Amino acid sequence: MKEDPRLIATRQTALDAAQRILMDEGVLHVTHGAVSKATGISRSTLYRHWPDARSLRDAAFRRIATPPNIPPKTDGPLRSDLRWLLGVLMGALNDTPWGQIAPQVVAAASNDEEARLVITEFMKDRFASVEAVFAAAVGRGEITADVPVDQLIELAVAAPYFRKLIRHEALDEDWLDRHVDLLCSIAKTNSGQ
Amino acid sequence: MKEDPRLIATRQTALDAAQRILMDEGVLHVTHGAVSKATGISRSTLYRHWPDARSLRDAAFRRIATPPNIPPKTDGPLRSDLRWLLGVLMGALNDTPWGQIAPQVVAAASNDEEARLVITEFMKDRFASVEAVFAAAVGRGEITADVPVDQLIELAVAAPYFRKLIRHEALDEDWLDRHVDLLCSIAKTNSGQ
DNA sequence: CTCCTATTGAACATTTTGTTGCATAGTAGA
DNA sequence: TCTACTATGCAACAAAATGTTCAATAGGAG
Repeated sequence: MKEDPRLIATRQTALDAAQRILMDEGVLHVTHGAVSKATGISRSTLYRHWPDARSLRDAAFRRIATPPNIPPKTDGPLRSDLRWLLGVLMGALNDTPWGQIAPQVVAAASNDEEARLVITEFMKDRFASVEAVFAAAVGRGEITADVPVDQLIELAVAAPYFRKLIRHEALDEDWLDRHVDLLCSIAKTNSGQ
Repeated sequence: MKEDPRLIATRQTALDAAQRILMDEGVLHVTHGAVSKATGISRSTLYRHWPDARSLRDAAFRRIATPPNIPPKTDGPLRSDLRWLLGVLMGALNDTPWGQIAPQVVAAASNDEEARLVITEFMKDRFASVEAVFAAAVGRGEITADVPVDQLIELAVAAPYFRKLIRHEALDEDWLDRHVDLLCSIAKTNSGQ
């Protein structure tokens, strides 16, 4: 049995609005009242869908934080694969709502189990894609297995997030080039010792 | 002319409470009402000190985000200096309120100029202390000047913050040892090429 | 066409958020 | 100690936000 299309429509328009509010005004302003005013959906309906403010915010988090499917590129060379993958990741931070909403999720995660789940699942996915790139490089023999891959993955992802979310510095092609260069040089010089 | 001690006392107890609320319940719950209930200070007094909710939160941010004075250690060797400095930094993230409050400041910075100032100033201070360590190593001739120091500094600080604030992974001595080892190996192998 | 269900709008109580005026009490200076 | 000053407390208040309930309506499924 299919779900009532009205339910789906309400959820979608409501969460769309919630997401926009989240970006423009911050998590503080994501309330049933604000979403109602933004969408025309009556408050009573919103309360039926999300009983309290937290579940509404969590739903908005979940909606935006589903990792996009990144087309994998692991055919080498390492520098090229890494450049491609981190370029996509950087683009998501720069040009999608995720870049603006991630900080709110990070903050909410301090005292909201659901938000914490959202962010850790998201990061697990990101890490997996970076790991695939390194694993392929090891498989090709481009780097050896004794490279500290886990640390490299963490640095690879940490840098752009730190730069964007915490320092509010630009994430541009130039920076990314240098970042990838450094990562590769670490991988190469630690390889085969 | 000295300031009225009542002003000082009120500010202090109020911000103490605000900070505790910030840690325990999140920025959402830092309100005049909550602080009043927690301290016994009347709401009208709190409103006199901080006209709106934002200035109250900003004041709490400022209070906790003043960088502690880290006793400098730049007498080498690089690994030892770095281990010491990042150990202090890691300790602050693990064992002081800053570790719990930083995420809230990060989130607020998305749409609050004051919060952004707080966090960027804080980071500028952190970066400066790491830079001093590398500069000293260059001065001693332990590494050469063509090491990409700026990138190393960013990685050095980004990793613990990312790990703690975003991934909610443990920051322990063991992890720090490996982190410092990797940083040093980058510095050494990139040195003098 | 009919049954089922989601939405709406209004009314309502409750809580939170700001504001104001005045009495009280603590502070500084003569 | 006396006086002028000012921060606080308190109560009363208006305004807005937050939840809750219910009957009427409109949309979807068979």
